[in-house]
Amino acid sequence: MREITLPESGSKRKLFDAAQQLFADKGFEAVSVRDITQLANINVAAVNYHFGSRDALLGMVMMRYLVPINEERLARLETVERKWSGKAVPLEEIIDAFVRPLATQARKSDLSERLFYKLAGRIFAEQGEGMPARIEDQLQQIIERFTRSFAKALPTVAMEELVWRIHFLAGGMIHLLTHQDIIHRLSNGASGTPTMEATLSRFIRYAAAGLREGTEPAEPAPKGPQATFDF
Amino acid sequence: MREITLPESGSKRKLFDAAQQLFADKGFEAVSVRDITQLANINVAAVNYHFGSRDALLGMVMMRYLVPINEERLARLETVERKWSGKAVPLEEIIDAFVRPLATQARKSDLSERLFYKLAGRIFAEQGEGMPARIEDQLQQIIERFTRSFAKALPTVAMEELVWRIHFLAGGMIHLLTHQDIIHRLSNGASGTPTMEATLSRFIRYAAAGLREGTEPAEPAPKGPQATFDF
DNA sequence: CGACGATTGAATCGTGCGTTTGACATCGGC
DNA sequence: GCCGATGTCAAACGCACGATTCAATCGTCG
Repeated sequence: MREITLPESGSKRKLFDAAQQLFADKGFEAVSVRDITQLANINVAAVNYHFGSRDALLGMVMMRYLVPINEERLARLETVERKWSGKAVPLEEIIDAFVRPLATQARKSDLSERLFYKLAGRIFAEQGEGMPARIEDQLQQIIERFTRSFAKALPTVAMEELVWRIHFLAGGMIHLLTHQDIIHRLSNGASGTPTMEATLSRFIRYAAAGLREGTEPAEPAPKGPQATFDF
Repeated sequence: MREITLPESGSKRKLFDAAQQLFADKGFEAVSVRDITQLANINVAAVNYHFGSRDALLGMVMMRYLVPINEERLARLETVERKWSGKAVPLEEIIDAFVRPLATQARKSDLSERLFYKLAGRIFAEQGEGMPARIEDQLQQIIERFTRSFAKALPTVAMEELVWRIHFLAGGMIHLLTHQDIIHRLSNGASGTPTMEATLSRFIRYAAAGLREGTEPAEPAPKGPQATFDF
């Protein structure tokens, strides 16, 4: 797991700060080296001097945020699993370990919360579309680890079903990160302006219910139209 | 609602076909006019001659798929609401009206199913990031209409809560569309290779449970960690 | 001070982009 | 048989991009 170290000041740091800000705001493709150097008030050549290439800088920005988020996810997951030592971990706590690090890392970062979430969302959203290998490795590792934990918590859900449900969960989280601001406009403000903490709690509850669907003996069988389920 | 008409053959049609294929496969930003004309084996100038600009062609491709999907969504929603005439519509049927048109329109389109879903996913995913106004209008209209219907079906869920849950639902659907192929690699094949119909049914069930969370009197109260819910 | 590696700066490279131009072909209607 | 409308084509335009060059400057240590 590559360490990302940065000087506390100097033009390299200024470039990195400008880059992460712009990447978060406009998207990875939409930001040019000249945009970055202009915002940082530094000569164009500096990006290639300090980082080697635009792509290397981009990869560095991604790892800078992806790594701590994923480390905290794994740490939290191990904490709750240890807490329930062998017994089935409540779904909500697994999902919490998956999404809560977004909020805690956002507070730690030097980006504004809004930009941090956008940046994180973009990183997760663009998985598999020509991303560097080490970015994809990060995600693969996390998915595997959490899938194992979910499988233990939901022993009656078929693996194939579970994989898809985790996929739906991830999609909801990514959409939440990337489109947090848009939902306001689209809902005419009916979404309110909750903190991310509150929204994550909503999300955990929603996703837990979806993952758990069909495993509660008390629950009446829902009837979808042409929906045929295989368990 | 703008009509999108195309000749059945000729270079204009060839360009459009090449464009939609490439946009679906590589993404809207990653495809150049030269890529399109090269695939269609037609001179570069033809794009601007027939469509006015690259952006106009892009908008045409988007509307071409967005409009029929949304029309079918609204038609299906009205059908189920009429069927239940005033009574509460089962959640699953509303969600079905929202997602099922993707599969039916995919079958009608001249794109391969895989590319159709990718294209649709990209259109929905990039909402609000500098999209043309008439694309955003399309989505706003759909969201409003379905939110009203969901609100009737879930009278005990607070509006603010509901808006977020619909947001989570949309995110899951978009992720499903855009990353359908990636999930295979990430899950080491544990996802199987179900048809989109089957996956949509899974999704409906997952999303319905999430939307309904907290409204089933039989359901035991879930306990999340620092999760504080406001109802 | 002087030397030397690290850093900066202006200018420039080659490339690919969306778009435009103007010459040329095709063809139905008077 | 000519005309204008409709397409097609090679070529070029102006621009922005990532990257590179090379001289100038800085900071530090002998």
